[in-house]
Amino acid sequence: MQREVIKSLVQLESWCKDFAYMSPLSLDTEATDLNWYKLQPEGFSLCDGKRTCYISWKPSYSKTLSSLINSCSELIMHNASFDLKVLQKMKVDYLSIPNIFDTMIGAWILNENKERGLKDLAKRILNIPDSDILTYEEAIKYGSNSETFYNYAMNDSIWAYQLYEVEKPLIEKQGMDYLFYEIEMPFQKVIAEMSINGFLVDKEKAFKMRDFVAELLVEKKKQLCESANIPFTTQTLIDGSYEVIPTINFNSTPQMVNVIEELGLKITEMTKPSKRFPKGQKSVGKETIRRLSGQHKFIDLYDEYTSLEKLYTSYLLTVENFIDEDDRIRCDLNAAGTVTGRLSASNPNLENLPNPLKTSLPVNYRDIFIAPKGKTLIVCDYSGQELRGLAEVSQDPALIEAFKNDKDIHLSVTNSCLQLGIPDEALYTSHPDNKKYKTQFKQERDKLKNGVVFPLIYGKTAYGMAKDMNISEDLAQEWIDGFLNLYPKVRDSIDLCASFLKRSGYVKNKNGRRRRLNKTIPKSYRQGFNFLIQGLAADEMKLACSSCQKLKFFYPEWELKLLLPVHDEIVMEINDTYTNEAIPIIKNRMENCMELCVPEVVDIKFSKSYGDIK
DNA sequence: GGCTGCGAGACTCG
DNA sequence: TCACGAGTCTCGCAGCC
Repeated sequence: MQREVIKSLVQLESWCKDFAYMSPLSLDTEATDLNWYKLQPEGFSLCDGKRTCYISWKPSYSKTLSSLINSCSELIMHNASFDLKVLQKMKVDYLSIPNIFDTMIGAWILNENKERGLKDLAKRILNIPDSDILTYEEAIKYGSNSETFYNYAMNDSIWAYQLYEVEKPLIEKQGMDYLFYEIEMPFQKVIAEMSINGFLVDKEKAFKMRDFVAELLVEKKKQLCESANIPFTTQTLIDGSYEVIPTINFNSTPQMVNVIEELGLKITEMTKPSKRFPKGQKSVGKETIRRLSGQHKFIDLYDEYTSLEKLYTSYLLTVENFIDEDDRIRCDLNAAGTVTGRLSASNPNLENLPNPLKTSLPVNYRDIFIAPKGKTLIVCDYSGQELRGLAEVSQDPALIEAFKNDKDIHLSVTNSCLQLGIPDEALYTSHPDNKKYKTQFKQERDKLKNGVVFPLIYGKTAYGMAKDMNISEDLAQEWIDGFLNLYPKVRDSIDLCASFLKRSGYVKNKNGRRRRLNKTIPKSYRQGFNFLIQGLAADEMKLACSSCQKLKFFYPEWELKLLLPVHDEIVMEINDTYTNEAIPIIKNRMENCMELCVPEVVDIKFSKSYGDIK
């Protein structure tokens, strides 16, 4: 491979001139930081299969780089969502790059269970010896203008090119062209956009909330000590507030087991067996607390304490570290971090912000996420996405009919399992009596929805259901049968999935996404079936995001920004003036981005603050 | 004795 | 054996200097 280090525009132009028009080109960027707001481009390397070069970045190169990128047939990158945001800083219009090929995503969909870092793949797939593989940290030690660093950077683009040559035919052979080129590649631009945009935060509100909860926690600790006669000392802090220091640690499970048992309460719940505790150990988690609830004041206080402590330490205390100077939080969106095709988020994880509908916290943490002046937040949520996925996977006629005619499935299941005697026609939302029954049996409906329908999708057994719902195993089995008798094809599809897995060692969804599983482990069969639904939902979400991102071209006046995907929900920001115009258009795009045997329904809500959306 | 790494257990979300 | 997929925090033990 011919290597060159380019130090002038003339040199770069000459390299580009020798590039064969409409050939594949690999690119790897070097930058100072992972966070878009802080990163500064340092340089990039290119490889066309025969030659490679490294270019220290200068702003005057952006035009030449843009036209080179637009003249290649495919732009190969490893972790494209990162390179795209560096390109954006280099003033290259990353949204209009036509054909991208991400070798990290390629490796991921070809085997979701194996490592997919460039260095891992160089070793495993390209058989590059360990001694030739440097990390960024090792290479940068020699300085960004050293031969070692240049070679490090050029190696990366060479390896990406070589991985492309390996992966491209495999993707085709395994029937993953649609998944890769139509779902995954467009979505990498969405990830890039979201990590550029970030989510605006009301800093003052965040700090006020933090201090308020800190005070509540001090009080809670004091009450906990008093209710169980635990000695404590108090300490006055510089700002006049005070801290309660108990003689025991409320965050320690073994210590809490002691405290609870000394109160005369019995703990029967055990944790799962582990290396250190082959028989498991006594647990003070949700189950224990739920069972002991009401038996001692301490238990109820402790329940409130654990959730408040989580809110404080995981969210309120750390949020400050993640806010950039423009008051936006840019979390890491991991394009290949799951085995099912979903996205994952970290630093911070904005996908698991406490939901006011699910928790009974004294504050709504989501209130701190807001729209800037003149903009509105739009939150678009797939309604019943997983259940619709079940209809698609099972092709059950009754389930399909129910969705097509707006029949309340959860009420139907409740009606069947509990034999409520609601006439069939009243199960349709269009029927005048539907609302009446829904209100009358709300509790039962919720119970069956969360206790039977969703758990079944995850492969729950009668044993587990009985334990969780505090019912007999026979009754649990009766409810499971009640569901499966209503939708008999669901059972068939679970069996079909199992026999496919047994035969092939993997399962695959209709878009060609696969999950490879160990067919000798019983758990694999639950994971396999759940993957069909979760993986399909992930694909739909990706298609929806990409489709919405295209609206930016058609309606630039909307100033549409994609902020965050949360599994079945997309959060966007839009110019106030166009909110009402945009909603039906976005809804239509999301509902029709993937062909299914049942209609999708997307609920769209909007507000100035994320916390208002419930 | 202090530091670091890691498994376990708790919580958060869809 | 018994509910899928994620991330983060804290505790407490093991191993190292």
